[in-house]
Amino acid sequence: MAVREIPLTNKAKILDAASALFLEGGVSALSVRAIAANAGVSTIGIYSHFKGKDGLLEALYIEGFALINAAMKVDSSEDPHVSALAACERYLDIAENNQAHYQLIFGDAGADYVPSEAARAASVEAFGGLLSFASILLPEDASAGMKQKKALEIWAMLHGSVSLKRHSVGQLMPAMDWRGAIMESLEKLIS
Amino acid sequence: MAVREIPLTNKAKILDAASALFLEGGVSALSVRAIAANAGVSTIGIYSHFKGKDGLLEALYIEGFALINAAMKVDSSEDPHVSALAACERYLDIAENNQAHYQLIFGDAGADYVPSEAARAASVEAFGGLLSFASILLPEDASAGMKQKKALEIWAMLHGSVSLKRHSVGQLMPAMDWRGAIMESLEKLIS
DNA sequence: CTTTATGCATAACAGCGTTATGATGAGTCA
DNA sequence: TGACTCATCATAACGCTGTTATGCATAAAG
Repeated sequence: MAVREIPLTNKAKILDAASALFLEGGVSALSVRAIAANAGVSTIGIYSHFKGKDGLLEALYIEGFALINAAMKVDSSEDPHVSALAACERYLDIAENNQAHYQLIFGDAGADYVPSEAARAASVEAFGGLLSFASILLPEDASAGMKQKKALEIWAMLHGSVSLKRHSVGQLMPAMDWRGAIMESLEKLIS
Repeated sequence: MAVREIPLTNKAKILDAASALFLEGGVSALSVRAIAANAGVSTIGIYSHFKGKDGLLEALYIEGFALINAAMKVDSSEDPHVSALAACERYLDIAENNQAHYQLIFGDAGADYVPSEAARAASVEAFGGLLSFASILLPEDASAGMKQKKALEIWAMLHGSVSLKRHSVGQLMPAMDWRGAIMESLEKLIS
């Protein structure tokens, strides 16, 4: 018995095509013509359904932050130290395995995208995750300022290492166990 | 007595125009047409003298790394702790006051420039500076691997904080003394 | 049935970096 | 001195980019 497939709307086709191109080639693979060609439609749909290319980048940006947010979730019933280090490993895994998203968020690789208010809400949410992450590392009566400082500290180290490796420093130390070195530094900050 | 001025070569005009535009508007202000118009020549000179726009970006990239390198210079006759923290302050100052250069180096703001071998030599030199910086913080018999780790650690924190502030996190904590928080974290790594 | 709104393909626009074309001037050599 | 070569130059054109304009078709509302 043949099941009738619901035909994809053009909007869905465009979003699927954009995601596929993005995952394969990053932001620079996302020209409106390439997306439209891959979706089998004309470019005008990108403007009617997404208000232009930025609308697509918006969805991907929010997706990227959702990944980061998920990585930073910690379980407060676990040992704080172990839980925090595991979260850091997850963050580094995500940066490595989702490079297109990561680079979109941090303005890399030709991404001139400027996030809207709605997209900025994604960073607010991720930071909330980082704050609760920081909470488990501090005494219960720690101030909000202390939590923010700890969150910033960890995030700076995480992001700094990801970015340096990608840009100019990674190839300067080919023999270095990059992940090991960064995890050591994080351990200092976490204990 | 009128002193005869030596007329600028077109090459010099182009380089001056590019630098002025760059300092004012960053990489995205550097279109070949804008540069040529500002220099009062046609665009072809950019190709004959600099092999294209990338040649100009090359010069600016190297310049940016020279700034970083200069910041990381430490005087081994001074107190290592004080000297190191001062170098970190200088790095943060440079990142703040030379944003166009900083963003070019770290692939931001639409900079699709991929550094050539010659330009990469600039990062090698800067890293040499970071290694000697790391040396003063470690025992004299520290291995090269240890020095590299320390250098990476400090640089990750420095660069991470600069990049996070610029991208998505800076506005999440408007009340935070960003510089103070990062210097505290660096002090932990330095002691 | 008429009007309005939405979505669509296509063409055109203005910008981008780069290449092609033909002209000019300087330097070298016979 | 004349011919040849090379580098530089202005201009035009190329192929790409994101976006807007145009006209048509369809669906929904009154």
